[in-house]
Amino acid sequence: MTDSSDEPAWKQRAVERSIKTAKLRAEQRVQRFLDAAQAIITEKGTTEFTVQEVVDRSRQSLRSFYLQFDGKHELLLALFEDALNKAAAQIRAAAQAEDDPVEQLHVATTLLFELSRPDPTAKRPLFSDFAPQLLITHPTEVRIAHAPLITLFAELMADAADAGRVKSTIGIRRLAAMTMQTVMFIAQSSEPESSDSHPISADEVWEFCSQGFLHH
Amino acid sequence: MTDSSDEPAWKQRAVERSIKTAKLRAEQRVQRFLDAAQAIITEKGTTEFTVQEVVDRSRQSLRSFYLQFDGKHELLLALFEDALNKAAAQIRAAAQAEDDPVEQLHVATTLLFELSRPDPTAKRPLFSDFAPQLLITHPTEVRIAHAPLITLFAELMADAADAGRVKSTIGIRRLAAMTMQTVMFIAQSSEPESSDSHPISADEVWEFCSQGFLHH
DNA sequence: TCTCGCTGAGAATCAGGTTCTCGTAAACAA
DNA sequence: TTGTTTACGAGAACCTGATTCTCAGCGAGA
Repeated sequence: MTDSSDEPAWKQRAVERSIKTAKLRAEQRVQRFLDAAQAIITEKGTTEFTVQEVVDRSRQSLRSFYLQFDGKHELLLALFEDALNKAAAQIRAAAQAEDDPVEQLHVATTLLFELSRPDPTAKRPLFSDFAPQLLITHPTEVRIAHAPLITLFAELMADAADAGRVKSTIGIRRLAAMTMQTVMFIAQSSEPESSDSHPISADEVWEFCSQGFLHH
Repeated sequence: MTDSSDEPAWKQRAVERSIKTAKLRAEQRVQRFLDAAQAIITEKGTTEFTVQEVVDRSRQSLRSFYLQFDGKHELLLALFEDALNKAAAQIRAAAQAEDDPVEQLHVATTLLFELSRPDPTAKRPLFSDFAPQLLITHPTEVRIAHAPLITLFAELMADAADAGRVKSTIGIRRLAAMTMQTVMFIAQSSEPESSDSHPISADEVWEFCSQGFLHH
């Protein structure tokens, strides 16, 4: 009853093949936009580039851009998601070098903090100021992008919980979410200066998240 | 040697008087802008108004606006600061109704959480989505705006510390800063939905901040 | 009354995102 | 190979919203 059953097989295959190559090219073009944008962000240390810059750099056209993306926000979202995925992978790898579950959490927290800082001398991809605007314009998508990191932390916490090292009054996943957000947001808003007071360190955040501030 | 000593006293006084009235009128005009903006924000439940709207509503002119403010960001900053001051006052009042220092912190944390949520049915001034953009464009000013709240929390924590209820491995003020940011940011990004999983509650945040997630 | 500084009204400018038109090149069918 | 379809680049055009500029009126003091 479907369309496909009404068509001869060869035609289906032909269409499929052509679609496949088309998809391939499309993906390549998308990737060129992503690479260009990433390069610009790394250079300028900010997500405040213009779409035009990305288009020029990738040697493509505005038209192409808007065929591939629904708008600038989708590009940012894609970069954001990608950056968070890479960060999650990196953090997971670093954590696995440890034996003690709590130490794994410690390492993960510290590393996430470092990765979230605003440009420690233009390090890695500098995964953006995690685009605060997206938080209000596309909260759902941002939550989705956060998922892999939250899952990672939830896994680590589950391990620690199995070892009896974690309170579980609150669900593991919520603890993970709060921890992750706390680390990222505090890192984000910690000033990079060196003269006077503030610069909160990774270890301070770790102590805060893991121990809280009350005696017991 | 100063200019003023070269001028006759009456002239100084005259100038001063005229300046005083001018300043007065200026302040009134500023206030009209602020009120108009606040009204619009409360109505629309977002900070995404246009300068033109504010101007129209306040029955003044664009020119006036840009004479009073360096730009839209200054208006937002002013509203933001104002909202945080009011919130701090409200929280302080609520906390003082409690005796136990820890309970004061609990109340303060919970209330701050509620006040920071994205529009629980268009409550009070709805002190904005705390303008995430300002965080990247004017981080210094945002820090300044945060000061009163941080100070409040630092005071409460100092009381609790005097009562021997707070760990002090980390400085009180930093603890206060981390707590405040954690509460505000988590409140901000907690979805208002009711169907499935997430909605983190004020008490969960309190438990997280006060107790951390590790056993002891 | 005359003049000056302040103001409102609103046009002009500018920036950036988004859309549209056109001409050409690549891809594929016959 | 050749005609046809589709995709794509170049860049103009359009829109929204912030910011600046011009001009005219008006109220207070000389």
